[in-house]
Amino acid sequence: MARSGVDPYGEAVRLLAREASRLLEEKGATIEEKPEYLVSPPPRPEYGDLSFPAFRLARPLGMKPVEAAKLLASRVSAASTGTVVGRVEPVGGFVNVFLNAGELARRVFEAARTLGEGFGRVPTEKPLRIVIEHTSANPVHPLHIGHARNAALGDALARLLEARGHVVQRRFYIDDMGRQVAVLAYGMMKLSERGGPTEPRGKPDHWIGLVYAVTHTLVDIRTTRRMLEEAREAGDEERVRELQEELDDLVGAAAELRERDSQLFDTLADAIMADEDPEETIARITRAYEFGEDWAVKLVRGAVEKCIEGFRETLEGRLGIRFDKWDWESDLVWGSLVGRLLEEARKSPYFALHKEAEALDFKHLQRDPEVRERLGLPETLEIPPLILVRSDGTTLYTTRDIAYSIYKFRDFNADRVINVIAAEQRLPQLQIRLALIALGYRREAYNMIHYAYEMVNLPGVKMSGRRGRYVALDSLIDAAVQKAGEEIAKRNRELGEERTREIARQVGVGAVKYALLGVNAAKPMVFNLDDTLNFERNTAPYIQYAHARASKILAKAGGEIPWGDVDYSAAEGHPARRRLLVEASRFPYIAAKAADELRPELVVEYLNGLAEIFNTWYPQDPVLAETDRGARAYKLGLVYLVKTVLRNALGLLGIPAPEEM
RNA sequence: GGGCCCGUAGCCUAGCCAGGACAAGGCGCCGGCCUUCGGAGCCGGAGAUCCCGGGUUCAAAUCCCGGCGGGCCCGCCA
Repeated sequence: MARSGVDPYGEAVRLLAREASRLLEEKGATIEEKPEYLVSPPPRPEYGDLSFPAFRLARPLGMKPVEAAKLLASRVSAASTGTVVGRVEPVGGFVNVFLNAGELARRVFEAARTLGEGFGRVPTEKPLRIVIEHTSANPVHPLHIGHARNAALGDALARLLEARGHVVQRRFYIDDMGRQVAVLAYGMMKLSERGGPTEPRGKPDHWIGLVYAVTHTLVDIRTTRRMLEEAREAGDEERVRELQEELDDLVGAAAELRERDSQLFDTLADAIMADEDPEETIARITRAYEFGEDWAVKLVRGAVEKCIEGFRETLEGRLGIRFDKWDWESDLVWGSLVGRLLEEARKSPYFALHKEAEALDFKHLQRDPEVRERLGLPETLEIPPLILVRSDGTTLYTTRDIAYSIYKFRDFNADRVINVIAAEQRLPQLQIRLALIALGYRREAYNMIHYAYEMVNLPGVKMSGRRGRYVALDSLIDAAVQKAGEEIAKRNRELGEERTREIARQVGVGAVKYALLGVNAAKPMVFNLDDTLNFERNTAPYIQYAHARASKILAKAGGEIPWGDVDYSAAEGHPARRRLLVEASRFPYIAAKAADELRPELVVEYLNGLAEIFNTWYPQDPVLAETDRGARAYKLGLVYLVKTVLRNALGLLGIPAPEEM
């Protein structure tokens, strides 16, 4: 049971659910749903603050719906002494509950006053150790808006779970062994051979992104040219036309890239065009790095570190998203982890050769009913075998990720691991969990969650990291912060330049995060900067603005809230005032639910509603002009409550709440 | 070919898992409020075959079956 007093609203919900359960229990009856799920705020105010559809109990209890409602209502009423539950009414098949606003206010004010920043934290009955791996972008180009969705989600989940009392560790996986990194390293190698620049100009990840795109495009041009010649010799007209088209595209992309830095481009072009076989050199880098050869380690780490430095600037410096651990994929390989994993795999009954490569075959495992249920496998899905080792002896990303999955559990002694990873990686993520089961890591497999999110698109932008066609997250943040600064300057000239700049940062960054968190992760989204920066409703600035206004009212009232003067009878009577209280008091319940269901968007939806109700209320029921001493104190308490909730809820999303803006 | 996800007013989003009372909020549009605690605001209005068709149920946006449309995935890439 949650500590009493931290969530009075939730206690009312649970009281209603508990009485329903008891009623069923006494009759030896059951229903499928958890009764708590059936409690909901009714659609209209005359139906009260909470309702329960007693229809559901009628059949199991062998009664008519109306009778069941009457019976439950009388039970709830009898159990309500000393709680926030007030009037209880059976209406049709529903039981409607009106909260006792005065009592609710007394308890919620008390909680907000004593808990402060901790208001809204409802400790879970079962605290877990949870690892959240998120963002983990390829270290070859700057972060873009899709990574921002990943980062915003991962960070919000971490904050939500921490608020629920779990122990959370945030990790970033540096994938430095992929082909893309080898391509980048190849470019860096050529630059250094030719005496070109090897240190970033400007922000390091942006510069790295350019080197990568130039290198990749030039290598592709070489490869395509060679294939074109071969096709010509073979007289394959169709193929020639296809490749010619591809080559034209590549040359176009190259021209765009050259405009960004002609010296860099020309240096790389000369070097790569002179190289006998770039692909072979890239493969050599991959092998040498995997086997930890000195020259390759220096080369690759040097390049990747630069990119990571840029990531940190954006994530930690600008977005306030911090990590506890930065894990290098290569460390897993150079240490014994991946090697040991492969040994285990070779001993596994699921080990098989697939196209002559070492692999795990899931044909039999995927039919296991328990496995199917726990992993949610569709019946007719054939899961392809997972190849573990390339024929040249190097490992594959998925293989290393299996080792990493085990490592994440071990290193933190974790009960659960949540991976925030793009939805397009569903199959490999599933294969990893199957592999864990195949190798005897059943507990890990069942407690590893792929938190999938869909792509983010920018209107009219087609992105490609390999071609250097992307909008960097940094420039979106810049635009958001700049627009925020303009808006603030327009409306509040008393802040001063430095304070304006700081608040603009909080507002601009908040707007971007809020927009990314407001949409369910399973939905592909279009990120429209104009909408985000519109700063009207359903945006962070709208919420932050409500918070600033609440802060200002309290500041004008001067000093401490006279809690001792509060007249709780002022809670009833004024409909908007009452509604605001009830809505604000729902926060701890919402925060707990959002954490348990891993759904930050619930907090966003809630904030939209609360800010709106606050803005509706305060012009029609002025606080400072209130002459009755007890009522004035009550209203100040209410403003304090709302301010606390707005600030803490934004905090769960990693969004700051400025006192003024 | 198979699998996963999405489909709610002109546009964006919530509600769907756990079925209930006239389907909620925003943008945009139309009309009011230059209201004393901050107009990034407030009030009012128009606007919805909840993709389609069956089924289950006292009750379906929600569950089941069959379609349609869109996205993604089925590499010795990551």
